[in-house]
Amino acid sequence: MTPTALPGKRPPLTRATVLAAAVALADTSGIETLSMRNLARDLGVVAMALYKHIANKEELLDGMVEAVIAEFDPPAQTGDWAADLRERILSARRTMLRHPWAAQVFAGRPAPTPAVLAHLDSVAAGMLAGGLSPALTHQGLHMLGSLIWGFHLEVFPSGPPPQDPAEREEMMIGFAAAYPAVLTVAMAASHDPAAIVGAGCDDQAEFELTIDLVLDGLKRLHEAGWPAKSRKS
Amino acid sequence: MTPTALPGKRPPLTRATVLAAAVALADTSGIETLSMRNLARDLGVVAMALYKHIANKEELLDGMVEAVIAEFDPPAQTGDWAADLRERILSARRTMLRHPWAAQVFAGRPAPTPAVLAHLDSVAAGMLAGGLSPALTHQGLHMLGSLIWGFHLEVFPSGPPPQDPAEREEMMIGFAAAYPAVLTVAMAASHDPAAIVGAGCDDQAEFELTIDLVLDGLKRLHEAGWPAKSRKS
DNA sequence: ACCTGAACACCGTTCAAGT
DNA sequence: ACCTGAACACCGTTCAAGT
Repeated sequence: MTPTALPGKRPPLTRATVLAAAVALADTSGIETLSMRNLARDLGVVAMALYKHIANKEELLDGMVEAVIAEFDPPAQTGDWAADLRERILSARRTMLRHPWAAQVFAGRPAPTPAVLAHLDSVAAGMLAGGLSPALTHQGLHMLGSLIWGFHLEVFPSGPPPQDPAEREEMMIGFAAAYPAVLTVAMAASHDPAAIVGAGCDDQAEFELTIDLVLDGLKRLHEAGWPAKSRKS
Repeated sequence: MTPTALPGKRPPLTRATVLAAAVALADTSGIETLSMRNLARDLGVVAMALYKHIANKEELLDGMVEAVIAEFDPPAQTGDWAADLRERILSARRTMLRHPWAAQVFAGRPAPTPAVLAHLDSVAAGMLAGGLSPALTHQGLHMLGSLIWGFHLEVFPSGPPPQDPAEREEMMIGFAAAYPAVLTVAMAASHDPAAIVGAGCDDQAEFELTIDLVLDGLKRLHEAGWPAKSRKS
């Protein structure tokens, strides 16, 4: 009759167990089966119990995104930025393949979660440390983002930025402390540090550079007789 | 009292008007607002009336995908495959930007619609006509697919292919008639014509070639001092 | 032929109540 | 502190009925 060890008594829910069960449910039964009620049933609990651990379903989805990113391998640091980046991309891809719902969920989130920004910051920092200019790092992030994630990431939350300039300033300062490389790279793109929050960048020019890079690469492979001869131009 | 011209009488619904209203609703209020009931209200009708024109919501979403693709500009044919392809990609992008929900919906569809396959077939045909090998065209479609659609397309419907070999054969023949360039390209990838339906291709090798192309391009730009000097290597 | 009303089995979420 | 029951405002969809 010890109250903490009754047989059949579940351990109390935590945010982590809820997220893990959500990921497992989406992996097993598909993202369309993930409802608060189904998730609760898997946890042996009633749907309303979940709301003590996650605010709502949106936050659940954001938490699942964070859980996926946490599975990425820690980055190697060999001193070769391109080789290191290549490994990170392949690791991210392996993780995404384990969670087929992830690309769709990522695409549906209105704003990047802290883990997304932290990952982006770490990738950007690696490229900057390798000597790439902030502008080229920015361009590279856009190119790789479309190719890897399969969607176009908005770094800054969508929706209008705070009206109050003081509040905007504070937001910037917090952002700069947490994601310095992302900020460096964002500033390189807009050339106007004060207007960064919510400013965005020249997507059209970036997109055109990306397709020109891919089309040039295809032309080069074609002229080299790929796949008959060699893979490298 | 002429029964066909009573004032205030709606014209009868058609599949096309339903789809147009669905696209307009998603454009204006966001895809999360698109419910059968809201859509019906916009059309001055009750939800159940829609089911005479579209089988269910899944088919509605597929129809919206088709409507978006129908907005792509007709392809130019200048004789330069790369320039023509560039224009098609830019046109597709302009269309996708007009419908911010489209990438997310495309990513959520389990199988490509006929219009998606027809577009893909036309793009593949242009590359083949430009002299690219089927294998390189295949690789190029994978690279560009992420850029255009914003996600990784599965050409063949997911789910198990038909068990009956005769039925599989028939499916192949229909596919070959409708999408010959796609079939050419798919065969180049798998090297096993009989195993094509549901076979897939070597995604890993394709993915690695894509990231190597992008990383090589970034290195080249870096060594050329981009953006200080020139854009082209 | 085309649309409707009532009904069913689901959703996410709130609130007051239980232990 | 943590969970539950009942309830609310929604979903997609079926079926028999209306005009």
